[in-house]
Amino acid sequence: MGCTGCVVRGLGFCRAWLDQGQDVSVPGLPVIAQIEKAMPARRLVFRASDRLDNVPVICAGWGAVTSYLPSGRRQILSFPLPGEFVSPSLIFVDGPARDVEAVTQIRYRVFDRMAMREQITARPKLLERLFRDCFEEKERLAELVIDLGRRRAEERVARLILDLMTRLGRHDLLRGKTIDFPLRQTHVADALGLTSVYINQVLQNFRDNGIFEITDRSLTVLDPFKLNLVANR
Amino acid sequence: MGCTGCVVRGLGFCRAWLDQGQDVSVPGLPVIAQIEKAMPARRLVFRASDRLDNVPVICAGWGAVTSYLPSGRRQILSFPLPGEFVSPSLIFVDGPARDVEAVTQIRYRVFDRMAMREQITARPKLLERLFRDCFEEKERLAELVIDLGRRRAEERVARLILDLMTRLGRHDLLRGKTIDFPLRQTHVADALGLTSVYINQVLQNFRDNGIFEITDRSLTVLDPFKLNLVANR
DNA sequence: CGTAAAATTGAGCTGTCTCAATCAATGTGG
DNA sequence: CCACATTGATTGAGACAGCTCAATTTTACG
Repeated sequence: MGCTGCVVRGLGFCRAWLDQGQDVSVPGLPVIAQIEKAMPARRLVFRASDRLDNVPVICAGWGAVTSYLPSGRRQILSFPLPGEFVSPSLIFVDGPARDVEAVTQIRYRVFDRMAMREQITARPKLLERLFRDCFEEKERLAELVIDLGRRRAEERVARLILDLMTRLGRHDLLRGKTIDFPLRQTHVADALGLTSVYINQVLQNFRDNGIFEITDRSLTVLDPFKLNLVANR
Repeated sequence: MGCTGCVVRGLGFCRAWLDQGQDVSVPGLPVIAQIEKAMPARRLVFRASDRLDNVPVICAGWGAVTSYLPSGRRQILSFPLPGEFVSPSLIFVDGPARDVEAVTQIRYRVFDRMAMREQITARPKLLERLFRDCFEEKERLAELVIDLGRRRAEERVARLILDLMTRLGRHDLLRGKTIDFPLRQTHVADALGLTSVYINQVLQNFRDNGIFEITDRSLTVLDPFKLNLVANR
């Protein structure tokens, strides 16, 4: 079924492109849209050390942008979802990259940065949209700082769930009140600055309180109201 | 003495501008560089709620970009230093702003966003530079996430000091191994997701171990090697 | 000079961690 | 299709980094 559906359904850039009657996976833009690649779950997709001249987009599956400390501790900075750039700001700057891991099996596609920039700067609306995507990427990090700095474990978890749901919603990946949830407890822990042992306990509390539960790699929200309450405590 | 010296000495945008023989505070750009304003220490400079159509630059003094939770907890996201934008990405997007507080007495200047964008997009080098500033802003937040998520109090403090020193260094605000250090212990605490009581203890440890000490609103590094060691533990 | 803000100290407390063991699930090769 | 190997989830007990509360002293400022 290829990547088309996903990318076209995607947010920001991809959607804006579509708005203009363009389709990234359509002939006419062969220069910038390269062949779809795949990567099995749990593998490293990009290494922070290799400098990329291209901009990766996730077609299917979940990724994780990570950073490892010398001591082995891991911090996850973001989860790129299907239809999203791994990092929109890579379009404008070839800054120091980060490790990107595949949470699930992944299909992705890379765009040549320079070609992309040319095409984009010619279209003010697209450019504007990309700026906003970059801004949003930054804002998401700022919110994460606030979470890690000043919120307790329950709040962090609740907010992560809500964030994932709104992003999946944009891409039409909500199934009522449930979503695919491929994250392992260690992913949640490393994203929220906690340990998986503790996350386990927190998740059980959520289940016991009838707020949400995770079964069979998918998450369903049982009480959206309570969930919001916890998230904004 | 006005703002000129500071802004012109500034990083990124300001410096790039200077490279092209321009000076923001010089006649010829009266359109975009507005009058210098001042604000006493500890006051709120901008409120997150007021939507700005302009881009503020700090001329003198230290600021703090903050976020308050309903419960009153505060998280500091960054300390804009003299010569820096409060947030470079405000040039491109008028996103949701944040509270900005004055750590010390502050002098600042605001630029009309649209006028600025016009002038900038006409100069590819400047534009490139600004992209890099935005990227750096984002990277700094990412590093802060890693700090708060996966590093202990001592490491966080050491890294904050080093970050401030390199940034002040760019603007020629180092006096050998000492810098002005107007931050209160509560600022450090709220920037690093800790409490001031605990920060107090950590700072004493640093002093007792001859790594650095803070006296009289200025900080001097006694043992740069050890400081680096702690920062990269 | 008086008042408000900041630093310091101490004692006790708790959210979260570490270590370690067990159990369940998932994947793999033969 | 089974047996083993790997990865992930769960549980328990003890430990500690960092917190809260509260009082006291020092510093800054109008």
